[in-house]
Amino acid sequence: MGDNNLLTAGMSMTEEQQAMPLRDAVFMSLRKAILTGKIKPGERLTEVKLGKILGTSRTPIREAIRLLEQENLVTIIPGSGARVSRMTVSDLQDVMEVRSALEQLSAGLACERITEEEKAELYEAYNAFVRSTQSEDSIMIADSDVHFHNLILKAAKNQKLGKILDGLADNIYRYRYEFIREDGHYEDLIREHKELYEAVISGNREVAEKSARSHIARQWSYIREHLQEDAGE
Amino acid sequence: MGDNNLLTAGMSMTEEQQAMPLRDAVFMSLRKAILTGKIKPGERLTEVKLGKILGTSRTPIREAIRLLEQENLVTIIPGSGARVSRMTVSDLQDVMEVRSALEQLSAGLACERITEEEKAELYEAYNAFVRSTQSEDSIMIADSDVHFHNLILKAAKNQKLGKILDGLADNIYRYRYEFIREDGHYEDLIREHKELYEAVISGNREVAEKSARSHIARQWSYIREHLQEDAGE
DNA sequence: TAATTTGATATAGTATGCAGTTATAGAAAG
DNA sequence: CTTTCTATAACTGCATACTATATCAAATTA
Repeated sequence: MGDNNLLTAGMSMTEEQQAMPLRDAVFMSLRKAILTGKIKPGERLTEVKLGKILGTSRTPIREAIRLLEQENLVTIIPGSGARVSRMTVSDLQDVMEVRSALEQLSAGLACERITEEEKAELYEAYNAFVRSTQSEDSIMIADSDVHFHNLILKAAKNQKLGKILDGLADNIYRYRYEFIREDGHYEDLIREHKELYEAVISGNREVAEKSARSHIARQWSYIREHLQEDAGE
Repeated sequence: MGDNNLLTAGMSMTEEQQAMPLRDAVFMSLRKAILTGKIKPGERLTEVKLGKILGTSRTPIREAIRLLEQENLVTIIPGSGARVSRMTVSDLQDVMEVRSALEQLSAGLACERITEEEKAELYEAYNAFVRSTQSEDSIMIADSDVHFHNLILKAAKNQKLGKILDGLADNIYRYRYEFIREDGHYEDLIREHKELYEAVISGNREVAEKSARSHIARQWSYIREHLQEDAGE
C-alpha cells in the first residue's frame, strides 16, 4: 500500500490507541499534526484523504475535525470543507488578553489552595526552571516554564479553568519557544518566577497575580516581535 | 405520523433551519431542550430515539451531541451513551470563578474600547434595566441585565472572550433568574449597574472591574443560597 | 474579449448497515 | 426474597452507500 509512506512521514496514530475510541485517536493525531506544523495553516482537511492516511473511515475523521474546530485549530466552512485555522495578530491578541486574566486567576487561586505537597513539587519545578536557564536551551527552558505553570494551575483546583487554559495554550503552541530571549539574559524571567513562586508559597495573592500578568505580557511582546519579522505568511 | 406529538410537545427544530446544516439545527434544538429543562440532568440521550423525535438520522444527532459535550452540557461515556450533565456545586463554583475573572476583563477592556455609538446603546440598556426593576418582574430584570452585560462584552471587542463567556453562561442558565432578590429591593443591583455604566463611559477601568466582580459575587451568593434549599435534586 | 451559464467532478452532508459491547430482564440457585 | 447467571434486546462505534452542494473549467453568448 502507498499509504504507509505518508503515514510514517507525516502523522500517525499515537502508540497507545488500545481501548480508546478511534475518534479520539484521530483527534489527537490531527491535533499534533497541526500543532507541530505538519499540516500547515490554510491547508485543507479532506475527510477521505485523511481517512486513507490514517486508515479509518470518514466517520471518526469527521468527529475529530468537529472537536478541532471547538479548539479553534480548524475552521469549518459549511458545505465546503475544513481548513487549518490561520490566526491573525488580532486573534492572538484576543487569546493573550484572556490568557492573562486566567493565568492571574490561576496564580491567585493557587495562593489560597496549594497544599504542602504541591509546594514541594513547585519548589522542585522552580529549581528545574532555574537550572534550565543555565543550559541556554530554549526548548528546555520553555518546557520547564510550562511545567511550572501547570503545577500552579493544578494547585488552583479549578477544573474549568484548567480546561479553558489548555485550549488557549493550543492557540499559541507554535510560538511557545519564541518568548525565550536568545541572548541568554534570563534575569527577568527568573525574577518573575521567583516572585511568583514565593508569592504562591506565602499566599500573597496580589503579588502572585502581578507576576502572572507581567509574565504573560512578556510572552506576548516577544511573540508579537517575532510576528513582525514574519510579516505575512 | 406519530412523531409530531413528541415534536410539538417537547423539542423542535428552530424556525429558521433553512440553509443550515442539519447538525447545527439539531445542536441548537438539543441545547435549548437541555437549558430549558425539557431534557433533565442525568437523562440519557439515545441517538435513534432523538433521531425519531427530530426526524433525522443518527449522524447529525451524533455530531450535535459531541458539540454539546464540548460545552459541558452532556457527558459522554465511551461505549455507553451520552447523558445530560449533572452539575455539582463544586463545578458551579469553578464556573463562577472563571466568569468573575472574565467579566472583569470584559468590563476593563470595554472601558478602553467603547465607541460613542456603543455608549449610547449602553445608556439605553442601563435605563431599560432600571425601568425593569420597577416592574418587579424577575424574568424581565434578568433579561435586561444580560443584555446590559452583553453590550459591554461587545464593546470589549474580544471575540475569544465572547465565545468563552457564552459557553460559561450556558452552564448557569438554569439559575439565571435566581440572583434577583424576591423582596423587591434592588438598590444594590442598580447601584452596581450605575457604577459599572459610569465607569465604562468614563473609562475608569479599576472601578469597572470592581463593579463587575461584585456583580458576579452577588449572583453566585444568590445561586448558592438557592442550592441550599434544593439540597439534593 | 469579457461575462455568464452550464456541466462535470470532487467533496461534504446525510442515511443506513453491521459488528461488537453494554444494559436489562428473567430464570435459576441460594 | 435475594442474588447471580444468562439470554436477549438495545445501543454505540465504525464503515459504507447515497444525495446534495460547491467548485472549477469549458463553452456559449454578448
